[in-house]
Amino acid sequence: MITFKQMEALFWIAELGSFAAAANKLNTTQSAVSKRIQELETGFGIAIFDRSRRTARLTEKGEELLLLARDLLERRDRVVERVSAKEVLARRFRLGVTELTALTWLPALIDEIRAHYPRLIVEPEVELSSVLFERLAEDSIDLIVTPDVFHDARCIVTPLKRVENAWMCTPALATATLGPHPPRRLPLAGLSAFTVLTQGNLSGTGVVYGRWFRQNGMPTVHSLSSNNLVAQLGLTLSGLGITYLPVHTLRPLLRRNLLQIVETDPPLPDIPYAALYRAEHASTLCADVAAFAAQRCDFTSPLMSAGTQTGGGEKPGRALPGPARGRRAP
Amino acid sequence: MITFKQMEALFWIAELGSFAAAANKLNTTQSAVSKRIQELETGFGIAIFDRSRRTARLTEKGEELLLLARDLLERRDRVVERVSAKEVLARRFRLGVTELTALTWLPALIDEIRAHYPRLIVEPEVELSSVLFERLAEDSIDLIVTPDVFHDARCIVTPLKRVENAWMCTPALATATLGPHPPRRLPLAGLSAFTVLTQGNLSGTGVVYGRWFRQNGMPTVHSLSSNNLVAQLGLTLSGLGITYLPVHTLRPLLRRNLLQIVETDPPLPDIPYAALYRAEHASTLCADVAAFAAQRCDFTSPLMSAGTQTGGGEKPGRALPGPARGRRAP
DNA sequence: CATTCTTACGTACTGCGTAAGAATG
DNA sequence: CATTCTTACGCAGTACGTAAGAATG
Repeated sequence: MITFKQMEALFWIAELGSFAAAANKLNTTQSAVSKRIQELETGFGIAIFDRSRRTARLTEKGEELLLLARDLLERRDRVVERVSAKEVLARRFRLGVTELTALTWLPALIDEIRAHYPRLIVEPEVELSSVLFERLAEDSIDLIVTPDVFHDARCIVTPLKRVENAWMCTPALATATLGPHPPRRLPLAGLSAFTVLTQGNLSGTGVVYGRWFRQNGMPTVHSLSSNNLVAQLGLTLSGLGITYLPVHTLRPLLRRNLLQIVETDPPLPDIPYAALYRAEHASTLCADVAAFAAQRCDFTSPLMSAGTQTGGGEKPGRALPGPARGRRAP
Repeated sequence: MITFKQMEALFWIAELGSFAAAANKLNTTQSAVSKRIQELETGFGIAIFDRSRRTARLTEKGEELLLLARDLLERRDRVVERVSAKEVLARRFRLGVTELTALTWLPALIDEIRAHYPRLIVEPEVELSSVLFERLAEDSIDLIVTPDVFHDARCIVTPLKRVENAWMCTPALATATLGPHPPRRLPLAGLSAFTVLTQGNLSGTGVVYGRWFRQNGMPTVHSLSSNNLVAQLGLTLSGLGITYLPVHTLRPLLRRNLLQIVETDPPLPDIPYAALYRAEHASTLCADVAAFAAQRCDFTSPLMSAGTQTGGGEKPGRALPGPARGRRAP
């Protein structure tokens, strides 16, 4: 009597505000959607929508049913996910990462995921940590990999590697600023001799280090703030100033003397990375991906070896939302 | 992709042990059931049944899915019940009562239910309280009306009227046993002069009074025990002994001097009745029926007015499990 | 060899799409 | 009058039933 299709129709009408939009979303026609709702209404003997106006407005009973339908659909999805063989689990998986991950081991992670879940459509998104956290909180993303800055109790946190950062600039700038006989370890205050490039407090690393700077009495220096790691790197390579950058990732550039490390006293603390997903999803899928992340996490970058071209981190083409399942017009 | 029909197939196969039985239950053919399962299996990419033997055995994944399917079906039912207009809510409602209720206000209760839920198929069952409790605990009955003897925390208890009982026997027996000038109030011990008919401890009233007898030092007297109220009444009317019987119900027989009350000191306590249903069902339906019960509860009996014919309490014919919905062979 | 599930095949019916209709702002 | 939902109607594809096949105990 009652079917998932009917509930999906209800859900998407409520979500998108019109029968037409829902029909489009469900790859079917307004007519079909209308009838699914009518089936529900006659089946339950209630009015779900108030048709006195042109716009679709839920009745009170309709609102109640919507909540229940949403729950039922959600549970169905969870059942599908829990019980599906990995080889056939076809769904979107929205994976959020920060730039550093995008530049380094994101391809490896996606490979790993696709090896285990070949039908999964992985949609990576590169954003600042703060944005990723928001997206996770509002449930518009499934799993994120970011610096482990905030802890939300409703998240399951899988610790990954720690990222070792160091202050870096061009050798020329170092010599020009510190002279030919620089101290073995520069006190933090000594950094004020440089133009310091930092990351804003929208970035997890920026937040951690901003806090640390304050705790360690680092003076607020003449600094530029950027939210883009690649831009930051480019500015640094051009000799504009000094920045904290991930050591392992930039090892090739250090080797080729395009950059050099300026050791400080105290040295920068490491940034712990973690994979996070919402606890209430409690899905094997998320847990598995987190495990893959723990396994493949590696902030060394093959990209860097090829020269100063650091234009990685491009998003793969977003997969289409599945072939039309209905009998759509050709 | 995944449908309720498929899950129902799975559920009933597990429940009944074979594809054929499930098909029968679902008003369809083995073939159809088999295919519904196959759809699930290919859809999920898993094996649900182990076909190496002839008998249908669930695989591990199958067991997991069964649990999830059961939950989903249960939730669907709850949605249907919650949101359905009362006029269209068609389901079975198994109502358990004791004999006393069956003899008195059960018809009034059923009328009330049917007035509010015209499509509901009410299936009354008359059993001893202990059986009713069991049935409620094992969830094979929806709501029971019994003496309020046991309290299970998982039940929602709606108190109803209290039943006033008194010791009764034929006037002839009273005179023969107590003489022409009986005491106004017979001490409990005085009952040992009679053959005492009691109800066994499978009956709620029997349990309450058994307890009370022990507390009030009533001697274990020469007694007969019966679990059938009508039989008890018949034996009493034939002058065999003395019994506790509901005063209001038997008022007509008392008026016509077929029975008389033997007042005791102390008098029998009242028996509180209650409607009980499982808390986890939390259904409007059960709550409504309990409210109807509270409203219509009335232990006076129109049956008794017609003479000694007390052959009420017959179960109405059990309704058929709905007309075939599928396309069954004619 | 009886029972239980699967497979094959033709069919019936549900539910879909097209297109026209009604109602609203 | 454009937009939004409903209705009518014919069609298509799914899912069903029959009946035969395979496998098990």
